[in-house]
Amino acid sequence: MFQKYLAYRASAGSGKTFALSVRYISLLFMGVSPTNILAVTFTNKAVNEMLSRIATSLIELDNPKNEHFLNEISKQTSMTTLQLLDAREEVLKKFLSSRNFIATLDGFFTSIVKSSGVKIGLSDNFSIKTKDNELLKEPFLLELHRDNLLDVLLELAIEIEDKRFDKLFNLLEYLYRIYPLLPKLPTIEINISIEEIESKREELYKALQLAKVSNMALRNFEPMSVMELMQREIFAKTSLTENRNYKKYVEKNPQLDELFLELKEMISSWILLKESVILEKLLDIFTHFKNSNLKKSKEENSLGFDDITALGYEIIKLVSKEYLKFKIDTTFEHILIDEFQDTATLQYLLLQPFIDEIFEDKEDRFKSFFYVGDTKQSLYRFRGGVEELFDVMAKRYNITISQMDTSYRSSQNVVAEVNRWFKTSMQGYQPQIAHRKTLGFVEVIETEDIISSTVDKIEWLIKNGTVQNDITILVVTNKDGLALQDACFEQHINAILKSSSSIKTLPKIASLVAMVRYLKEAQQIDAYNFALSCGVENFNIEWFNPFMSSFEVLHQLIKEFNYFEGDKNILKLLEFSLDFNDIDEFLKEFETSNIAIAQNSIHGVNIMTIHGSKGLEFEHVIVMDKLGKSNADRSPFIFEHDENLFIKNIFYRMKNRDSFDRFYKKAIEDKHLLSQKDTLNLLYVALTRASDNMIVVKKDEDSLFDILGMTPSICGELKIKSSHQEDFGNNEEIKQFKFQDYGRRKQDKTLKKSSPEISFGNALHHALEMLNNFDIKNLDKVLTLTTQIYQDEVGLKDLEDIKNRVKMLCENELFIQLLTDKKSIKELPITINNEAKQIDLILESEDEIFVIDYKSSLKFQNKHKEQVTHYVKAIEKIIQKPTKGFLIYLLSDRVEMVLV
DNA sequence: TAAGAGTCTTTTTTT
DNA sequence: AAGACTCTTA
Repeated sequence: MFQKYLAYRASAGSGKTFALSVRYISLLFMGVSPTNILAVTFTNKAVNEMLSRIATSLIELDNPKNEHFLNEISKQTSMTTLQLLDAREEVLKKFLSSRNFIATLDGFFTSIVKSSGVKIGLSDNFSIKTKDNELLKEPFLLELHRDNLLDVLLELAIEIEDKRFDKLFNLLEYLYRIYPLLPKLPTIEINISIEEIESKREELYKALQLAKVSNMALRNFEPMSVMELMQREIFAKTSLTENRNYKKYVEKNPQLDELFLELKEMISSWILLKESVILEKLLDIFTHFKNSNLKKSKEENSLGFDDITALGYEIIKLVSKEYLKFKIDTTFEHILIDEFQDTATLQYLLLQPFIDEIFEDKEDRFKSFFYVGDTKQSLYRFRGGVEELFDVMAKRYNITISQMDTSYRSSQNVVAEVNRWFKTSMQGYQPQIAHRKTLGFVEVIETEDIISSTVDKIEWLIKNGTVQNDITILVVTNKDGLALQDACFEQHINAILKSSSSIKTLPKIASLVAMVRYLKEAQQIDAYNFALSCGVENFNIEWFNPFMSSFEVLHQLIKEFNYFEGDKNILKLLEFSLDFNDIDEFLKEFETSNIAIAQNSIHGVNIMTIHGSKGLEFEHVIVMDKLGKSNADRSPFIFEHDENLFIKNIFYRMKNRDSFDRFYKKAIEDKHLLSQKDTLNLLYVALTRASDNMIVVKKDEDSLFDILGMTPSICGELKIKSSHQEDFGNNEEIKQFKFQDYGRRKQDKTLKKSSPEISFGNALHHALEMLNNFDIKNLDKVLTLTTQIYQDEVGLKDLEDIKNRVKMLCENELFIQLLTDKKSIKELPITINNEAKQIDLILESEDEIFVIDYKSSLKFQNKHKEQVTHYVKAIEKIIQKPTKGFLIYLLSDRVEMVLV
């Protein structure tokens, strides 16, 4: 029995992804085409997981370990397991050959922007990049200048009493993220001048002087700007008598308090006036900000994440639903949303028309809607995620939310401890029920030095027989992870840091690039000083000249600094520098680059941030307290939302404004409560990752875990499953399929100017990939496309050569024979031994499979054979059909096919 | 001398 | 913004 409208509020490890996959596959079995199902989630990781889960589950549906899965689908579809197994082949085929809409929210919105056909001035192969704000400033100023609006900017700068353009720019950026949600600004009628405040202040000052108050008491009301004046702590008081420095004088002379309260009232008005002026002026120039943003995007043919959402929203408002449906060439009759608690209001609004369509249900077609999430695991408020949407959605569409509170992940003790900690500290916490019989082990230790205690605990786990790769240490920040990794290395423990930060954050890299900049900008003294501060003494820079390539300069610097050249991150920097000859270009591109930190090995304990661990589980988990302080929230606006989560009220943040404005104070307090909720959510995610054993390393003071009332404890006994053998990564590990995002393949933006042979090979592969059914009628069209992409790298003569080789293949009798009666899959991405590979062509018939790899030269034949053998083994294991491998050599004069 | 008042310092998460 | 630290006053 299939429930059409369903929502799950699912606790950690309760089988959210399972439920989602079951639902998706059930729909497939019920005859729904993948094209009509929209399945969105939050991270790329989750998308890949879903895709691979669906594919492998379908492939291995008859495997006894999928029995539960099969039964569940049987329940949903009201089909018997036999019927399901019979239909399996057909369903899998349809799934693999259709366009699917399993995507991240951002990915889905990107495709809307791309396919909407609304002319935004970008070609549709635009890239998505984190924007460099520095580069946005100039176009914005030019835009303002063109319309003679620079004086508004000046007025604003005066109004916010900060002459830095950055501050102002930041306000606009902030508005950009939420502007569609803004209310119409109320007009206020307040009349107050600085002079009035000034004279009232003077009056109070003189009166206090006469009353002979202390110097410190007098100093609060000395001549100063209103902005400075409002920041005096004294205004937090509702009467001067609440401050002992004034108390006895005010009691003698109550007029002092009257003056104080009048002054406070005047400042309150002044704040409201200032706020309204600032917001009004900001909105005056906001359109120009938006336009300059778009202009810059056009120039670079790339959009930022904020641009995607903003443009998506405008497009959806602009075009009709019918038109959009026509453009994306499908109707979504079924929608599944994962991790809904992290959805931002704007994203929700973008989805709304699609969801509305399902509930309209005019033709009484089979339509369904499903969403899951866990408000306890909402971590992305800082990025606009609003967990409250979970209930808003249920209310709007009248969906009953079901709870899923059984943990299929964690051992008894882990579940029990988590329940104990959160029952009292999290509002409305539903205790989880442990499904597994394993007892498990939970320990909380308190320590002054969390790093060395964590390392001790890692050593202890290893000594007790734990496989290193099964240990994961969760940290709060990427920086904490780096520090822990260093400490592990010192104790000769191999640690794999899964960092989301760029190599920019590494001191060695940062120092190298800083030095390049000093040298290029001819700041020799700074260069010398900087080298000294890096601990480099005999430093020689006479070799430098500004016409050297960035690679040469870096290479020389690495020698001078005595940095190890085998450092993978330094290699990455060198590799990056190869793309630019000009030093300035290198420096500029490095600013906006986002080069991931290299993973030093595949063997060792894992370190990752709590955010990065979301949705994952690990056998043994150590949760490490945060090293430094938590960051304060510094957003320039505070919002109040209405019940539909539109913005009801907007406050401009001013230091100490809460002393004057109780509405503002309330808003700040609410915000504070929310951020406490966020901390709890973060801890909940961290403490629910372990399947078996968990150790919490807690600071003895100012700990993140304090809000849980956590104290040192031991629960259960550490038992390591003996069946595990230490594996050194030699074992061939085959991961499941990884499918591509739907739609156009992402262009590799780091496309390098590679050697002519490689370019030739790439162009040849590209032509073969594009060629539908190996039909040479289309060859010319395909080649035109190939020419466009590879025009800089492959000459005309080569293209003629490629055409010839492809033609020979298509006419090759053996090849034609091979193709007949087989289903083909091109360019299938697959992960073997943690490396991403692509299989050129897979041919599948009833009872066997051929894996085919194209080569353009007979060089390295042995290596080719070895590679294809790996592919064959992998595919055989996944699809469980006899598999053979072919190497097809597309030579200039003939085609050679080699059976591996 | 205790405590209030003021100043200084430090401070993430990622599509 | 919050905590550590320092100065000032009743």
